[in-house]
Amino acid sequence: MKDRTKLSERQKAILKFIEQYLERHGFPPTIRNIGEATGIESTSVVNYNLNKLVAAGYLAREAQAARGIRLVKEKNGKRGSTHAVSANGIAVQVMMLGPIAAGQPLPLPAEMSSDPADALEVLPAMLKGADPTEVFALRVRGDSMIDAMIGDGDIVLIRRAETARDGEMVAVYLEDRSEVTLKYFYKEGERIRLQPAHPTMQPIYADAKNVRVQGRVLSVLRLSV
Amino acid sequence: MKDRTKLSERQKAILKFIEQYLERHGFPPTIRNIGEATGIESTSVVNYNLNKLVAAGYLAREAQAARGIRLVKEKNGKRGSTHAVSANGIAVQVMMLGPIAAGQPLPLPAEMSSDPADALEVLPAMLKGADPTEVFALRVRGDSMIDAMIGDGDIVLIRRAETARDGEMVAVYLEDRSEVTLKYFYKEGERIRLQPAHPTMQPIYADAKNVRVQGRVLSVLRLSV
DNA sequence: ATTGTAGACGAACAGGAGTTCTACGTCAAC
DNA sequence: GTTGACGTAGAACTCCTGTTCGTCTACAAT
Repeated sequence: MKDRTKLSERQKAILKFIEQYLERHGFPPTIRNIGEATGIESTSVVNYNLNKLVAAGYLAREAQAARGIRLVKEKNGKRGSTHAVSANGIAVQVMMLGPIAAGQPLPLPAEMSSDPADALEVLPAMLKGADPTEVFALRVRGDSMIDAMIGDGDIVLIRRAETARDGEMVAVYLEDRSEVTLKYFYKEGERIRLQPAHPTMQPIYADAKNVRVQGRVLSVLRLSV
Repeated sequence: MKDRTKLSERQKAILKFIEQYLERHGFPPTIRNIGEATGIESTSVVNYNLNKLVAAGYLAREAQAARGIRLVKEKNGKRGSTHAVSANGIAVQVMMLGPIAAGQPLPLPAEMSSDPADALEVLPAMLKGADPTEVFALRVRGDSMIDAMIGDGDIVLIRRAETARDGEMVAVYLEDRSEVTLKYFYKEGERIRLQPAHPTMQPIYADAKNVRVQGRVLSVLRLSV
């Protein structure tokens, strides 16, 4: 690997973008592509920096040719962006509770059916390390939680809990409204802010006594697209 | 290995020339380059045959882009074996592509890394019966698709497709905005209505030519709650 | 203060390059 | 004989895209 530290920030950004673009498209970007991606308004500035990169030995260019850029190879095959989620094999079973509807608190785990027909297979990664026996799945009915980015038919994995930390998505039962909802949880002194996932939606502020945390949302699964 | 014998002589020559040119230059040839090399006078004839090659699965093209040709790499034969069989209870593996960002079309499945680290285990139910080799997973970056109820960090399972039926959620590339978005698809004569999942959001109306369907959304997985 | 150099900007230009349209010939199907 | 699909041509059209040029700033060296 050559010493990229000698390059200006812009040149590094350009080089990175070209590599990325090439990976994604299979052909090089145009000067204007590069400019847009790196915040450079002027094509001549891009051109200038491209020539710098050529001089520095990172690129080769073909004059007068559209997208006539080529990377000078000598990279070791380092791949970026690997997002493997843990892979230890087999699906896990959790209890599947009936549909969750507004106006009802969640049933207690003890009330859950032990009927294996109500079991749902999920990926280990969806449990976030929680004990499968403490996790249950809910199928959401209606669009009442759309502001939590959860729609009709979505399956929500919840780990039962009475408390929550700031920023966690929780299933809470609001006494006064007598409804269950899914929101991001933030404790602000004696009151609690329940923040919808949709940024334009207004949060709900509720007295801490009014809020009964029922569980913490581990993951969401949407099969019904 | 695909059967190249079904291609016409011209198409074989074109394909060979593109491979060769790509090797030599590092970027694809122009239509006129191809014409000169293969003795075709008319650009439209080259264009015609290129489209044939796309239809046959050998190439991919990007509209309106100079040298917007890329080779669809052959899958090395045993590729299917990297995918676990969809037995009951067992997780299935699909390819994991890098983050999806606005302004970029989706990469081709054939270009996907065969690095097992880029594999993601999913539930058989998440494939909706689709062949695992035709399905890939994308991790969504940013909140640009929040109106599709898909947020930052969500994993979307997509089955590659060029067409869609009404009501399906699709990944579409909008030419004029040059961005990829996930919306519900409705064809209304010559224009297409792209409906956000959020009921209060306004749909996008786009000319059919402007809309490139990239795939059909099978399911959504949110681990990062 | 003057000069020189590197870097940046924006506009305009000109050739590069994809697309579209019409037309022609072949060949098999009806 | 007519039709339609397929492959081929050629040219016009549009706009994509690299290049050039004049100008401006910041910073050292003279």
